[in-house]
Amino acid sequence: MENPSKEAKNLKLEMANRLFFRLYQCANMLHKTGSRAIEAEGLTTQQWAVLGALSRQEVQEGMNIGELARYLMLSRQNLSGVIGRMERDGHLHSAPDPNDRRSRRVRMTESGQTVWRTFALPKIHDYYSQVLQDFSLNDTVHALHYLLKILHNMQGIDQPEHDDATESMLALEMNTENPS
Amino acid sequence: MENPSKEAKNLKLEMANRLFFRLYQCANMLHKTGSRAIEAEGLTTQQWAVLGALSRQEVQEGMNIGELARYLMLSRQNLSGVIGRMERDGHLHSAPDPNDRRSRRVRMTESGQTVWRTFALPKIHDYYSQVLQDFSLNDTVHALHYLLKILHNMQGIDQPEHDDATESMLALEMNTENPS
DNA sequence: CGTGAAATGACAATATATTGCCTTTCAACA
DNA sequence: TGTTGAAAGGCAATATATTGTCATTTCACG
Repeated sequence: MENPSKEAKNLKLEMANRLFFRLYQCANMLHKTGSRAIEAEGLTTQQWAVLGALSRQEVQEGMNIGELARYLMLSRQNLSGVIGRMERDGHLHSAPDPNDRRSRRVRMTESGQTVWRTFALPKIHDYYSQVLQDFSLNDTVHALHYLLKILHNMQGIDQPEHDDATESMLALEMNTENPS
Repeated sequence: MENPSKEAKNLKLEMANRLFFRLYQCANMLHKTGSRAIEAEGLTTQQWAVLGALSRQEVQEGMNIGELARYLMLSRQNLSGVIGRMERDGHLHSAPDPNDRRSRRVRMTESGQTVWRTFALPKIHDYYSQVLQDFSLNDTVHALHYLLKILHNMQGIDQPEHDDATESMLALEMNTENPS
């Protein structure tokens, strides 16, 4: 206690503890309130993330499960179940990849695109507005920057080898959006 | 597009979209890397959160499931399962509340306290250091502030009536730690 | 003093999430 | 060319997480 550097270390630890506790609560609330925002469409936060990933212009030919798992930072085994339920509900369609017989390319159906664009997106934008109601554009950029830093360091723990495409994408975005 | 206010709104929406995507990824990585950090003790991120809640000085007489669920922002039904598994593993003990026969007070066992203090906490502190390796104290305080704001607004969506103890606790901490 | 609303936790059904193990396929090399 | 290691994804087991429903208990109020 009489050592100032030890006291500083304890303060840092105390703030780290608060930060992680709030991040944990945020994770719980994101899934709870996010799923509620689109429950009328029969979607969940996870399915929202999958539709958001597949609706991008860059992946019009679809994605396979491994790509999607890396993009969303989930396990392939998990995504497999989510995609199965979304195929069952008619939002997705998957077909064998002609170039690689191990792989299946997953893409949105017409119905899935309609649900996403017409019904889900407006509600998601309302949800954004509510949660970020008192955020200035600057606040949003700063908050995003901190999340990117946390994510970058968590990825370092997850996969000690860091020469991967996602990693460099993250580093790029971190530089682009550095608020300082 | 030619309307400048519409363009500003699109920019805000684009940044909100990135923020929520990264928050979603952070939630996934928190559970993945956090659980891995303490898997040697047979714990998960959720059990870590429960032990952290019960190890506080303020709740030495224990907590009931409803209190714990509100504190961690999870459903009672969910906590019920987690606590059952932790009782099975000998970390927790629950006994009927003599003051309220509906309720059970949950507290840590001796073994649970040993596992928490001796084995889990050092690894959790290492985990904090790794994830926040390039965060200054100021960075940590700012990031915490943004999470608290997001959490506050998500709580407003979750429970439109806001005269609750958790709510005011959150508001207090938000004022205390306002970085501006 | 009774009555009804609210709190508390149990049970069930469903959707995420993880690791571990397995088969199939591909790619690269001796 | 054949083997071998890595990548893709399925199956199983387990742990979270939600809502919905139910029985019991408490408490506030007439």
